[in-house]
Amino acid sequence: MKLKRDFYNRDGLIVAEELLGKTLVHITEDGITKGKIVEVEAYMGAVDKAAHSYGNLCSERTKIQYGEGGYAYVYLIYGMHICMNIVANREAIPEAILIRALEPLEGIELMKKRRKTDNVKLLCNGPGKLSQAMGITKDNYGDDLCGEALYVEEGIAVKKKQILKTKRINIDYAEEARDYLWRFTIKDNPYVSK
DNA sequence: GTGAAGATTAACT
DNA sequence: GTTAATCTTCACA
Repeated sequence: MKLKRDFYNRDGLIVAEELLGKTLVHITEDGITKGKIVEVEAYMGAVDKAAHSYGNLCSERTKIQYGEGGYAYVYLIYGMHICMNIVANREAIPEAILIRALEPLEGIELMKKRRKTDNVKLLCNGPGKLSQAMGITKDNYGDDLCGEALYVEEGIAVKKKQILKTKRINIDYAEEARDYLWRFTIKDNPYVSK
């Protein structure tokens, strides 16, 4: 069951938490890949110094966040890695959820081929890695997650007790925003990044 | 047009 | 724990 627009048109922190346990699906010419979302981070543009859209900055890169929720925000980081985000909330509110780790479910052989490794635990345990394993590129920027090729479907229910809230990673430059508990993970899942 | 920095990863010591 | 790889995006001139 594919998630509808209503799911994404809510507060970014709610969307982030509820995305845990859902399944990310990407259908390409090479085949289908699916992964359970086990780790995410929320980036809340208006108040978040770590966000690209901090202070409601609207640029060529961030403008997709100003539309309604349910679109893909994809960007290149450090010149060599792709990160995939899901835009949340309504028009004019720039919020995005960074997908940090997946548990591979389908198309594992295809993921191994793309990642050039046979270790399943290393296929998707980081933002750059899962993008490579899922075949996501800059061309997916702005893709509609209510469309046919790239979307999120209903997964297993995650109990509140299984959700861990921690500080985000690799944003030391963001001053007080470093301490916000906006990283959500599924407790004890072996596929969460290190 | 030029320059600095980064929501990471893998390979080091 | 530290560092190189590597290039788009953004700010400023």
